[in-house]
Amino acid sequence: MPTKIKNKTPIYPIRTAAQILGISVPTLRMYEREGLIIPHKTPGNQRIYSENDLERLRCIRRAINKSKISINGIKTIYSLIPCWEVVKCSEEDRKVCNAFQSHEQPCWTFNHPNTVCEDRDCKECEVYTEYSQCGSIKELIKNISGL
Amino acid sequence: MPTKIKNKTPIYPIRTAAQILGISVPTLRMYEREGLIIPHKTPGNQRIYSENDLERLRCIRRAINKSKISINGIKTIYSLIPCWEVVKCSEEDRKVCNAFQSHEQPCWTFNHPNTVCEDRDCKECEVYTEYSQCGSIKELIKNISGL
DNA sequence: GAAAGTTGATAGTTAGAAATATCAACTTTT
DNA sequence: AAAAGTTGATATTTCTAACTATCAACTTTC
Repeated sequence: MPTKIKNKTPIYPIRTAAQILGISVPTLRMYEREGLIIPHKTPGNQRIYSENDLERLRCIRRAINKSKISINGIKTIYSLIPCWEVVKCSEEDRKVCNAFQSHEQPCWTFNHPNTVCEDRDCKECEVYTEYSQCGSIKELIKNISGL
Repeated sequence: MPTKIKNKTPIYPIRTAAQILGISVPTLRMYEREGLIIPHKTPGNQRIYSENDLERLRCIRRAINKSKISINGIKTIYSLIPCWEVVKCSEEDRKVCNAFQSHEQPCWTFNHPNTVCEDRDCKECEVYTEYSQCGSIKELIKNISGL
């Protein structure tokens, strides 16, 4: 799928991304610090954003500016994503998983020692890429209840 | 259960409730306008709060002041409660239910014409009384996924 | 039936979250 | 190797959501 690959490819350095979105560079860094987004990094630790990242950021900006949801509110909402169903982790995994317990931080802001997630890169995980996009969270909750 | 009945009994007029919580009367009215709480009313339309109402309001205040979640954030979080599983509404009900679609407002802020909820009083509904208390929402999502 | 309290509405205040500016040290580009 | 851009950190500004004050009309209390 060429389109998908294209959208996932990191191409924009931080200033370019900021200009496209109409915000400042420190704001983009703040969103990352808060765990709302995980940009790619160069070997020298510089951030690079993909089209998908921009789409995600537009969604975040709409939540903040239009829907008037605070950053901590967004984090709490992300923490409600039923990641355990998406990654199909075991009963034992759930017992020891900090993300499973949290209702303050998104799962991808945690380490996941001794779980199915421990060696996975969260920014490639479906929970992050698919289910934390605008409006998709309630749909996911509907789907898991319909199993 | 005498304790439960006691906790549900509306006893505090608005000024008393405000004093207990350390906030102003207009603030309490605002929370109601936003759909965060549904106090009982006298025949003359004056608000009366129960112990349960105060507990609920303490939870809301903690979310706002300690967790720094905005009111619109709380509303969005409430809208994610899987009410359809709690009230066990039908496929047909879900199709026509505004609450089922919304991800902005809690279900109890909607009318529910042509659904199992249409004649129910939302402030007596389990979705409102049980599952919108602090920290219980993620637990509910966990439970419905474990069915 | 008078005093005390409440109603919804509007206007005004304020605390602090969100965003920005600026910095010396580092990375990338040409 | 010089110029342009980025890093994390700290200090500062902006803006508005959250809260409060005040009102005439209504309800409750004693």
